[in-house]
Amino acid sequence: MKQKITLKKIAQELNVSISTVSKALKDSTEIGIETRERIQAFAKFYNYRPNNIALSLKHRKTKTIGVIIPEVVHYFFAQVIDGIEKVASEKGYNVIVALSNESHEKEVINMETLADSLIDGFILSLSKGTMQSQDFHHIDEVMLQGMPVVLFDRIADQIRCDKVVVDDTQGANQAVKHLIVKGRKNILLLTTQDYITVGRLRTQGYIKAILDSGLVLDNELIIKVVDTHNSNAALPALEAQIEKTISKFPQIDAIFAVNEIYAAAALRVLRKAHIHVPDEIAVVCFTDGLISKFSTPTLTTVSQHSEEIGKKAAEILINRLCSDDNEAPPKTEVIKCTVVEREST
Amino acid sequence: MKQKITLKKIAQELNVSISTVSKALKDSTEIGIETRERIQAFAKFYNYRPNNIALSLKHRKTKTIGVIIPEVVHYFFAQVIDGIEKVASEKGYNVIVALSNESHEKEVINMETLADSLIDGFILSLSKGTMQSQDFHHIDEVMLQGMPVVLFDRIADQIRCDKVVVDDTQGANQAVKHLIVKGRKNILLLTTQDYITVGRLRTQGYIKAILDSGLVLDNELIIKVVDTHNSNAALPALEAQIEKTISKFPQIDAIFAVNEIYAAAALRVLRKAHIHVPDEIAVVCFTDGLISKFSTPTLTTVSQHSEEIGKKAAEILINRLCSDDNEAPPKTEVIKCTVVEREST
DNA sequence: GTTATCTACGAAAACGTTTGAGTGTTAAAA
DNA sequence: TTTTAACACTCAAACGTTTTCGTAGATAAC
Repeated sequence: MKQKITLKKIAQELNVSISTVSKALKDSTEIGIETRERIQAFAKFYNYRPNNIALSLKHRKTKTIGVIIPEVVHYFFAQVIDGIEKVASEKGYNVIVALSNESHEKEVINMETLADSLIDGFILSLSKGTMQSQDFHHIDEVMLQGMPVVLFDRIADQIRCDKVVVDDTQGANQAVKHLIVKGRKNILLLTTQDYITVGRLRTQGYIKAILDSGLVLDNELIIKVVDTHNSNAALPALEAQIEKTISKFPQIDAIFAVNEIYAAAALRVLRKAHIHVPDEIAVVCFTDGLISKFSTPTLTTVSQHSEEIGKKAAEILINRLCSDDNEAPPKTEVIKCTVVEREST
Repeated sequence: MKQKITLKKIAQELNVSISTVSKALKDSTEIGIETRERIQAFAKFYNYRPNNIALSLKHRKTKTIGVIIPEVVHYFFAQVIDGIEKVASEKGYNVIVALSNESHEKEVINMETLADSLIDGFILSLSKGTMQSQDFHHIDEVMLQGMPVVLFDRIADQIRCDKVVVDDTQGANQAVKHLIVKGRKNILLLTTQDYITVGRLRTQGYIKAILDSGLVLDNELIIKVVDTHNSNAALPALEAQIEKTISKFPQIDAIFAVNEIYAAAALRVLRKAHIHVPDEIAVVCFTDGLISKFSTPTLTTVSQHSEEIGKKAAEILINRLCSDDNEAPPKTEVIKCTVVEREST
């Protein structure tokens, strides 16, 4: 096992001081050209690479950014990571990923661990646990220590930091309008409980689209899925509920789901009931992910440009990190959604 | 902005030496109980947390493991990360993720960067670029430096390190046998080019199952998809090819695809041709991912237990990291696949 | 009264790097 | 001849820890 070579070893070997080596490797004119070249050649030969940890300690920055997301097995978050990684690696930053698994406790622990000098700044999306508890101490804490934080997607207005958000309301609005333009008048909404910000906002977009178009808003056409932390149990329940609602209201001619899973559930129900999509009922959902692309029929979706979100978040964070002590006011970047039309409408 | 508190500051504040503070915080009996409690109280009050970078420098280990995967927007890899992160966080390790994007160059750069003292060990899955070039210098290099490496899924026999692999051949074999047991005799195979290890192995499993069951192996029933790096173009081409093959060989009564995407393509073709699944043609594919769970009909799949793979890889790596200088011979862990039966068979 | 043993703490090296200040030599300027 | 300046380096502190060794003072043993 070949030991890593350090400045000290080079110095010993070449009978010069450590500082000479350090400066020579930086091609400082302070060191004679002859010595400089001798040292550089030696270093190259032994493949010298500076110890990042020592550099981090010295410079008080690590050139890595911490990302905390609720889960990684999730098309949206995975895409965001992809975006973050792209610009981070471009700018010489590493990405360290921690998963909160939707738990407030794990989110806090993760933040504390990473904040212990492992990273220069955070990008995160709040866990459900944190959203419910509305406890943001851990975030204020790291910001107090001077670490920039960028929140994306699942945010909270109380936290004073940079944010990158999807315009959920506008996206949902567009999606529903898309249905209305196609002549649909009785649109079933499949959404989440209100404490989930994105669900709430998408619901608002739905309502706005309905009202703006002069249609009547029927609360019975809004299904708010109960979020059991056990998706195995939740899905059949949702399917049963959709089935019931559809048979009770045969006038339903479209469904808007706030995520792909709900849409997939709807698709199953419709298929079982031999209801043709899109002829009899059209379906649109949020999140332009895998399910939509490969379901039959393929689903018209609202794309949130997830990778874009990741890129923007990383850019904002890295900008803050570079322009040090810059106390610029936090800004919120809104990424517009677009409707991707497929077979289901 | 509240500055982080250090041992030195505590020492100054309390008029003791740095070493006294350090020992007191470790509750060493070397320090008088009174002083100890005074220091502990002070530290707690100012929320002292040791600087990880300094610790890393001191101990020559960072307690973080580097994961390099071809892509993260991918159910399999995302699940593996999930598994890795679970056991890592359990054992007090952080996970830093780098993406190779299937490029050999990026894989090399990532490894070099992370190897510069940022991590204690690697878990990685080879990029397509590396598989094609068969250039493993970068991996040998980090191993030479004494960093343990665990390879998973996309491995290479030439690399002498721990490995966690899926038993692709056995999985494919089981899947095809599952079809044969159901009475299918003419099974179309959708697979990749041979240089993709997993594709090759799954093809072998298919062939073995066919031959073992006394069926005839027909090379015309094997479609090897050309891997354009542009999936947009690849899919329609594949669909056309499937369509052609199916109409040319009407005796086909089942399809085995080596991944979900190919299976989804098959499903589309069958639906267009009004061929009922599974009555007329049954479909099975590798990878128990999202598409399979939410397609209509839902797909019978071969589950690779991806999370298990991640967990195992992390366990093996962390074990090596703990039992230092242990030059135990590398071992290869084989994770068996299981067939998950759904509507498509 | 001398020596040995505790107790309670401090000094300093070490991890690998950067960097400003200092130093000895030589050569040019005054 | 003396001063100054350039050159080519070296020293040492600093980043925040841990840890080994040392030691002053008190007590106990002989």
